[in-house]
Amino acid sequence: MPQTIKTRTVGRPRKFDRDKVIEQAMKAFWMHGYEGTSMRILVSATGLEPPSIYGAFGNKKQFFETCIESYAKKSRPFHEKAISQPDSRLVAKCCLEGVVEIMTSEGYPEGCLVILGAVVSSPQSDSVRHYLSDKMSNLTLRYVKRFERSIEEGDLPKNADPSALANYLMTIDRGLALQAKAGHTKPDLLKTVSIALSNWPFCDR
Amino acid sequence: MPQTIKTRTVGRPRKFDRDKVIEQAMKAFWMHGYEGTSMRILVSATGLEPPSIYGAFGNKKQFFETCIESYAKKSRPFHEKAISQPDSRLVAKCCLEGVVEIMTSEGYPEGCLVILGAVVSSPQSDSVRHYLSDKMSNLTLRYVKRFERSIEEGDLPKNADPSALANYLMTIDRGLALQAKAGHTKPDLLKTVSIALSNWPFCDR
DNA sequence: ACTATATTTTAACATTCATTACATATTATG
DNA sequence: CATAATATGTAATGAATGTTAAAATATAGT
Repeated sequence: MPQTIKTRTVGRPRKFDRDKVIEQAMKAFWMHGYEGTSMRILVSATGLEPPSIYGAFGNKKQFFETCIESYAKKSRPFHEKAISQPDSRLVAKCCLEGVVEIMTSEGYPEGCLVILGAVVSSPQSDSVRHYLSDKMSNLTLRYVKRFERSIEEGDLPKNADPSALANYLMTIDRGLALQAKAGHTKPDLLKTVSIALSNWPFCDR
Repeated sequence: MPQTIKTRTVGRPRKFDRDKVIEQAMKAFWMHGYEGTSMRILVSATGLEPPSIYGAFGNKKQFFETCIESYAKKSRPFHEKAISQPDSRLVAKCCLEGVVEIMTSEGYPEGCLVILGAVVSSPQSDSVRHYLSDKMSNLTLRYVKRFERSIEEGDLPKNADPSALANYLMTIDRGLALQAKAGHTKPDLLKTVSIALSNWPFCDR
């Protein structure tokens, strides 16, 4: 049976706005990564006490995954828009400019929650790293398929390598996340994007 | 007075090989990052007890920095070689292929210790993150200067942007580190490098 | 008003963290 | 051989980690 949204009709009502709390926690994880974000940080970021967090979101790992989902909802439209572009060059351009937009958006931490969260970890949180790696793999696959379509439609040459192009895109994506985290500004990142896209798809000439 | 190498002539002699221990600890930090590497891990990686580590290397942070220096010594020749190439295209090619070599070298963890170590951190180890960020800034600057020379020498057009080119290079570098960490193979990474370098320096045509 | 249910608050839990006291062991030198 | 100096092994330190027990509190339905 699929998880139905439980309508609490009895018991003491929640004091806090669930979505607002998720937003606040997401920013904390975004800033410090999974392991770098202690419960203490989550408590001060949300204003909740630990039992409220555990009651509403399960443990730290589940809370993190909830935040990732919220983040995905935020970033999905950018990738949807990119993938729906009419040709591969615009797909790539729209993708990279979109991620720069997210990585430098006002009121949010720099970089990308999914990319940065997956980087470093003690052995006991390998599962979180893999969870995030899978997210990236899925995203990559979507671009692979999109570029395969481009070959069919003829806007990419027959000898183009969709997987290599998608990996290239993801490498830039990941690199931009680290550059943003290191303090590079939006104009800097866009300059890099522009360089990265020159001569796309690198097949002919 | 510069730190002279102290020749212990008295007291109980060390049981362990200092360089070998640094190498083992470096790998541990390389795998798990600074915070992800607990003293417990360092103890089991080196075979030493905590007091021996503290006696020989100071605290965890100082030990980490010692390992970074050792890593830099390992990676420096690659960048030296790259920067001494005769033209900017070969500089870029040699740089990226060099970092791929390090990031996928047999017997070592995937990715780059400096890049990956700097990503995520709880607030109390921000100093380590900045320490590593500075390392990257210095490296970037060396490539900026190299490309400025290229303009003088005429192998880059007058309108080329050395800083943008160096940032582009570092973005790829950082992206490759994450791709390697995520399990991408050396051939994959080299394919990305090849794409990234097509049409260098992106100025004319 | 009473019961059942759920949330909040306070405080504790066991575990792990980086770091160090202390006693013992091993060497060079007087 | 005695002493000074350094390293090692054992075990402990206080602080921080994620998590939860227990009691108090607030609502809905009877």
